Amino acid sequence: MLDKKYNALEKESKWLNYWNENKIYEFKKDDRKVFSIDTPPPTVNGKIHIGHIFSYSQTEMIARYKRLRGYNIFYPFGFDDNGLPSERLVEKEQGKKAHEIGREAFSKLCYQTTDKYEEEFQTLFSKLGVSTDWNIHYRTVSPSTIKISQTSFLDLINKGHCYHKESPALWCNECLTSIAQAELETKTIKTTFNYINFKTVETNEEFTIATTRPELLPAIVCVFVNPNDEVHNHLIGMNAHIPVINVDVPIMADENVAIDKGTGVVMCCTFGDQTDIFWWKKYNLPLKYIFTNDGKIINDVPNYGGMKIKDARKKIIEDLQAEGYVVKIEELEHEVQTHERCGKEVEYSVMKQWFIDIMNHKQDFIKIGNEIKWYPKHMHTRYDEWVNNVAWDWCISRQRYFGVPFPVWYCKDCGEPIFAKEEDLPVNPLVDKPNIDECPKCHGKEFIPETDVMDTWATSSVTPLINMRYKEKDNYEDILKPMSIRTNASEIIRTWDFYTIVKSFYHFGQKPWDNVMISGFVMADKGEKISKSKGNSKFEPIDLIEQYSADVIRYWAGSGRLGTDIVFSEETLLRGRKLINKIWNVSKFIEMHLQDYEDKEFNDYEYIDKWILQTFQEMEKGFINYLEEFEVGLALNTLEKFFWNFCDNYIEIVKHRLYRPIEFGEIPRYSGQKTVYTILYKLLQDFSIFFPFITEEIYQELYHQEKSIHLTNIKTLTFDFNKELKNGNDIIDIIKEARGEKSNKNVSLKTPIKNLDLHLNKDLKEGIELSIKDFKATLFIENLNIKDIKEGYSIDNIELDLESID
RNA sequence: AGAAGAUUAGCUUAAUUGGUAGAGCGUUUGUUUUACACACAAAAGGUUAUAGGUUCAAGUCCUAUAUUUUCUACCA
Repeated sequence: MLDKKYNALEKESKWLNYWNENKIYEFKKDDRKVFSIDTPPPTVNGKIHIGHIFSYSQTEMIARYKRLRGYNIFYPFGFDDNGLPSERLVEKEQGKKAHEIGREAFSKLCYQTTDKYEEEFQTLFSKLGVSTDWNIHYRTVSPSTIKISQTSFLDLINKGHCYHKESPALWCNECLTSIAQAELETKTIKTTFNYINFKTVETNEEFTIATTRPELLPAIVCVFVNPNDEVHNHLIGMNAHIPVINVDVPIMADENVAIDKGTGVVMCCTFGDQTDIFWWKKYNLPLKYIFTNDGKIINDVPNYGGMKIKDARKKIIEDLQAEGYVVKIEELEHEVQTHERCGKEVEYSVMKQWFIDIMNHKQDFIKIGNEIKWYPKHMHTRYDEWVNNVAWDWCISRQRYFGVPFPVWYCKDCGEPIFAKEEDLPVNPLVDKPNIDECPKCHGKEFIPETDVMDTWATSSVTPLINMRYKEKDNYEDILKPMSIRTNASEIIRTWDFYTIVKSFYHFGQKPWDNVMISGFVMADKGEKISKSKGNSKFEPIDLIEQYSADVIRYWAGSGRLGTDIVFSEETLLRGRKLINKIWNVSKFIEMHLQDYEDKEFNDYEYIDKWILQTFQEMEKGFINYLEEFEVGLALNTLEKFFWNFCDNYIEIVKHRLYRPIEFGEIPRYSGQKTVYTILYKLLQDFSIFFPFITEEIYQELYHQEKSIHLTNIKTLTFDFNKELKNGNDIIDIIKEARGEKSNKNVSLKTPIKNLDLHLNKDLKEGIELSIKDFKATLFIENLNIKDIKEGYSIDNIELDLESID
């Protein structure tokens, strides 16, 4: 028998153990169709917040739904533990920079730290009821992952999509590494717009340039003016004298100069921003790079060499002011590109870096995007927009320690890159030696290892390859090409989704998945997205699970429309708690009345039973339609609505028949038993997608045909009662109205109705006559008079037996 | 500055694609009815952000505007 009260904490840990011991979620190849899920490996940088709970739960519900629909579920969980995020976590915890700790010791600390957090993560996700098979989980630092990343790299090298080149790259002088465009985050900062006077060398004519970055004055290589700018175009062809720096540079024409921006005259440096780089390439301008990689002015620059960028900015403004070159200084708020991992403004640097070709295949990436179904649809637009806007090839090398090493050495003599052989992977060039005796180009015999590591996205973009154990023995390439679905939040469409598509296109020439499902964000109280870096989440997932239970947290996570941001609210949790409590209580009620029940063929259903069976059947159709579109929230909503109708209306009617077989007859009672037995079973199945714990507890107590409710199959009902049931809902409405009458008179709902006069149309009259016993019992009617009416119904007279109250 | 989404009761939201705007919380009132007071029944609360338009019919489609979120661009 079910307990009087449901103890969620105790039951949830009981079923967790049971599922583990009985390998309920184990993946094994068999003859069923596979539904495979490429779920994001969370970055191991500290904390899981409720935003994660939200989006991972929605994915998890899809897994459960598909499992109940007979699919063999391939649902591995991963952890993204390599790369910069982990390094920053360790640096933060140690209070020291990586280079201060040293490469080897630092990597060791990274492993220790990520191990610790991954255990916490795994516990948390398990407690949430995530139905993953932990035996197929992966880590992005594991040797097998490193091997696949390196294999992927070599494959791209062989196919000519990856190259090593000295080229300007985005540089973070906080993290001391190059980064990719996708890792940029725009931030608004306050700065000053400085109007500085220049003079032409030829005519000594003054003109003004406005800049936010006067420290770049020593890096100016030329000045640009728009040829259509009538105020300034006469300067073209002359030379400009840079104040304070005392260097002359040419004044050139380019139509990219916006006449109305600043003063309409632009100084061009290598490298101040992307336009500068564009001009540098277009006009083959000289390279004048004045920053060191750790954010200082190089020593060669007179007066400012060795200063930090921001100090140099101050100093140079002071010097300009002292000599009277500053016309005015305006306060300015503008958007700058920062590195998303540390929030510091990015610079540009020129070093040899590894790049993956993006720019030559944009159209292919758009095409693949079109072949994938995006849920919700408008997320496809975001993808397209990103691909169309990408301006750089993907720089995948990072001047860091804790990542996948490049399987590359360089010939000491000629610099030729030597690649590892595929069969030797994984390799660490710092430890391993290349598998050749001499450089094929110059016959040099000494090799220098590549010290850079790969961008973390270079690894996470191969999660489909990791999942399919690309090129390994016993791999899953046959069933996972493509995978069924990728799920993630919208912020990583430009990174994870995009890069995965890039890699899948280069490796296989095809889409990595059939579907992409994008969840919304969880917002903190008003309007602000919850994020790890902002630390604006008040609630700890683990506390919430302990306080409310995993099922209740999942109720919250499963509400809301796909792709739509939601605000975290404890009210929703309370609503979920009530729903779960109700499921428990109605199950207890049904269990009570099924003590003598035996399931057998039966067709002689009572009218009201037919009504609820038919209503359920139609609800479930809509429910399934929503889930096929991955709209878990709308599906849950549909189900919940039916469920309350079932409890408050149907159960209230049928309970009289269940309690009093002598009065109502054994067959009508059996009809009720069979109905509640059938519907509760199906309700439990449908609810198990959202509430895996409580539904398992009830299922095991009442049904237990299979090892677990999560191994059953949803079979839709195929009743056809619609012809007989013309007015089922109207009968409910009449009951509600009559109850309302009692409520308005402030009497108990059990108060007998002495006389009830009803006007009913033909169909409704037929319906009530077919359910006359149920109808009268539900409302405690003593005398019922039915009169005909053409359309609809009306309650003409309701006479309560008020004396019987006391 | 561009793109996409959102705006429905005090709060959180639904409306299966153009057909009577429904819930929950909160408020108020009543009922302790053999599953459940974490319940049941009921009441109040809406010009669906604003202004136009299309249509027999608009929360839903179109055009503006406002507010808001996300993404992208803008560093001269």
